[in-house]
Amino acid sequence: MSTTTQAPSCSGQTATHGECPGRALPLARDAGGAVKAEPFKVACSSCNLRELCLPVGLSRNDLEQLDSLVATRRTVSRGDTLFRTGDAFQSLYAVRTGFFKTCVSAEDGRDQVTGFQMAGELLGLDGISNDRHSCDAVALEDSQVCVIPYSQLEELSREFTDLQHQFHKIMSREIVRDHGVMLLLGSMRAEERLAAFLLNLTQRLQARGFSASSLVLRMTREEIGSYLGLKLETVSRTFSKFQEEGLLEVKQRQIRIVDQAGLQALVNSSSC
Amino acid sequence: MSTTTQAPSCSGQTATHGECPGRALPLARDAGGAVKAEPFKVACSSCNLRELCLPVGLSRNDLEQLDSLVATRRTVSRGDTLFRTGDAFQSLYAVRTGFFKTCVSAEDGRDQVTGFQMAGELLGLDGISNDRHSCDAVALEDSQVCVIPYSQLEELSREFTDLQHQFHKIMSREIVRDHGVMLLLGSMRAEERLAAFLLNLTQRLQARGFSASSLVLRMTREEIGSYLGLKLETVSRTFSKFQEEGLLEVKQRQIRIVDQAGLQALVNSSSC
DNA sequence: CGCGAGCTTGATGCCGATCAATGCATGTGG
DNA sequence: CCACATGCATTGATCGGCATCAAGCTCGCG
Repeated sequence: MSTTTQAPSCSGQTATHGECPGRALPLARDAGGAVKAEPFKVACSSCNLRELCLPVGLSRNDLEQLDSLVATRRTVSRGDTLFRTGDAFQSLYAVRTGFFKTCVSAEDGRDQVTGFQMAGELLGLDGISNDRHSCDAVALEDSQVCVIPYSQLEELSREFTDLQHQFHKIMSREIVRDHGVMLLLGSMRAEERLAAFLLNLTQRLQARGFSASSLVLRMTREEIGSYLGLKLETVSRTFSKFQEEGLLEVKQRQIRIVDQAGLQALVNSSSC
Repeated sequence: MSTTTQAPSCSGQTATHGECPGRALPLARDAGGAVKAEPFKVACSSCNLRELCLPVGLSRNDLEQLDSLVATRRTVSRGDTLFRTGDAFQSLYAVRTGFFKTCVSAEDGRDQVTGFQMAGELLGLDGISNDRHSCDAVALEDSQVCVIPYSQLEELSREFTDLQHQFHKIMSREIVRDHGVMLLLGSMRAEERLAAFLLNLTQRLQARGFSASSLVLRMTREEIGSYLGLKLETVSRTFSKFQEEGLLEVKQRQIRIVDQAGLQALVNSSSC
């Protein structure tokens, strides 16, 4: 299960994100080829995600400092939480393999998915404000994260300006992303929301070496709906509609994008 | 016009935020009493907003360092922009007096208000991610901001861990706030949205020494609607409904909260 | 094989959008 | 000072998109 970026080769697995990753980022294989349990500590400096993750743009020297910071890993199986609302905040987490959702919940039990995170993306930034987490992070497939002790990150980023700057950029990017979601939730119609969602997802997958046109959703219709402010039936219907219109091929969670430009047009056209 | 926190006394102005500020934060009056043009540079260390703004929790010594950082002010008259999408990012801005909105816009011209900022709140965090601003910041009344050159802030926060920590908290708080807005946009109905909005607004005003129960809206129905994902007519109708139900008194932009608990109940009750 | 979680599809109804007219406050120029 | 314009708010009538309720369907799994 749950191979995302560490697939040793395209060994015929069925449940991966559509296709075989194989691009820009060479898959730094751990010495020895024993892959499943990740027996060796993989340093940031040799991690195949370094171009997508916290280390972006760091010098060789800075990178080695980071290695000492990111010492431990944590495995989270599908359905388990990495942290939940109210937990004491200690660390940030970088997704190494797998897929997560974050969600906040109101007093009355309603909850809202605030994001989906894949390899190279950071989890836990919400915790800094109060020293407690303010959302739940749930693994949607068996996953592994790198643990980044926050106090050490602060310390290290006082020494290395590039790291400091990169960290600030990541936080800022999250804010900008959130604003985009607000725009989506506040002023788009169902079709536009789903189209925007799919395009965003494939774009991020593509940056990780996956196909731009075919993907496997890791989340349910209900989770998509929660993220997009729609009910699961509406999500389902919209998928069907897109299929009828020749924009997608949908087979449960397997999606193939047939007409990317068509989707893009949906997002850009002011609702008529 | 446009006095918010610097009102020298409750001198009978009509258009202020409801009432006379007078609480915890003593209004550090500039020596000499000449108030309107803010002739003297007001240092962070003696600013009446220091408990709400960037300097929260800093030591006396750190504060004095900040003073050197925040050297300039900028006045923005009502309707003008402090920055707009695409502008090069140089500085953050702390609202000193006045009131702002931020909004993002899609290609097709739709736009979405992403927040309203009042005294002590920071503007411009979105710009860090790309070295360009990704939203517009518009003054809703004549305002004044403190300019915080970003590169100097980074520099200073390498030296002063409290400042670093506080800055990170502010960014994180913005992320948490955004998640709250997503929850609102994704799963609340019109009445709940407006109730939540009003409660949030009064809470922030109260923290600044204003009345908890009476306020003057600085934004139009349309801007409220954009923020809440509603049309202006719906906002207006909902105000009227609240008035009929005895929750509010509404007179154009003058709002008096009659039954705060009633509003709170609306927000918490799962939509029935 | 049969169970159950998740997905699809249909029928119906409601909340909020849209269209349209009126009201109210502020400001401007004659 | 009044007449009028302008921007914003209110209110009504109608419409449509999405939620809701309710069956079936699919597929993976014990």
